[in-house]
Amino acid sequence: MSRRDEVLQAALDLLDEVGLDALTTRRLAERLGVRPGALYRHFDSKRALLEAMVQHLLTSAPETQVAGDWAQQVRAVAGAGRAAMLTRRDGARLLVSHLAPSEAARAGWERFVGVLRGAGLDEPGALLAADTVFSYVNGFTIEEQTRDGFPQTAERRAWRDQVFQAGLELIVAGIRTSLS
Amino acid sequence: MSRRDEVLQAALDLLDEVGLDALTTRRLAERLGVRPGALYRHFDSKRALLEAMVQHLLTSAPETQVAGDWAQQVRAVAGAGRAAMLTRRDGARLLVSHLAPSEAARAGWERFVGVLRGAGLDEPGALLAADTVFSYVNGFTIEEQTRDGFPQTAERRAWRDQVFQAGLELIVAGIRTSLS
DNA sequence: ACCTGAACACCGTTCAAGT
DNA sequence: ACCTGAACACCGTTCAAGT
Repeated sequence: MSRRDEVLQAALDLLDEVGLDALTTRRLAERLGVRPGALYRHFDSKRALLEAMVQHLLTSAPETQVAGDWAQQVRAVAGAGRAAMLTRRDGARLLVSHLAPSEAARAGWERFVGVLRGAGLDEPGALLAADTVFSYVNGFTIEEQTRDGFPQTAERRAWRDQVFQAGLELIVAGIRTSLS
Repeated sequence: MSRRDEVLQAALDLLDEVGLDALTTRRLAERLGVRPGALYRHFDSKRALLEAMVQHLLTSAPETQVAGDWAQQVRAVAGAGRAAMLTRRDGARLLVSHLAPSEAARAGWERFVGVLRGAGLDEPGALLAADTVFSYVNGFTIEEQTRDGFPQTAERRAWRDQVFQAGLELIVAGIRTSLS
């Protein structure tokens, strides 16, 4: 494990402990037993650190299932996105504000749009459906993490998962009607 | 106009100029020709200022139309929410992070849920539909304001309005299917 | 009522110098 | 390769004192 990865790991741990607003370079340095300036050998800026944290969040997520019909794949992609955000405190906010355009992100998006095209939607329709699901997942999870504490209780999490899935079914049903 | 309102107005102007992340009490003080400490006569904290800004955003929005069937009212409420956020730079982020629970907000929510109940949804169904629309509107607009500049061009805004409405129709269609 | 002056405990970042 | 020491230009907030 490179020193860079150790810094990254400490930053992720610190995020869970204090939240995004209190995640400062100076606190991170203190946790590493090092002066603040030393961090800049490993990351060009705090922004670069945050982008690496987002990358870690997305990369360490389990592979999305590619099985099932389009509706099942929509559920899988949406659920995986939500799960990734929920692995860390303020994960949703972190993601929307510091997601750097990347090849992996673009490829995942293309694949998702492709699934919807395969279901019978035309290109604009598939883009719209993907965009709507994306907005819903982000909006739902940001709201949730802003109001709830961290970590959520298991009961709270289970309940929110149910609400999330039910809301997603509304959108899936809407997409289905636009297929005919 | 009280001095408090003048400070609030200056803060709203500054938000449009520099964005939420660069909105500091010190910059605000400088714009008012005053020392930073002077602000604390009018607002207890920066957080209180931000909450007052949110309140202003919501209050100064035009009254939502209460005419039409439930689908038209959903469109009106969602459109008004989006419009309110778009009146200021980073309005969506400001709203989700600094919306203090208020009587007015609760009443608006109740009214919205009431409309959906009137359409024939049961209580859990109406709550779910309202929650889904809310998540979508917030998610869509946060994403938009994070990526686009400020102000948007008129063309960009018109295009995003179209996409927004089309995505909302997906959700409306989904709600409709759950009515039977 | 409103503001100044001055301070306090913080930020992110740079850079020469050390090991 | 990694870190220190020291600095720079910032933050939010408090409070006695002035008008």
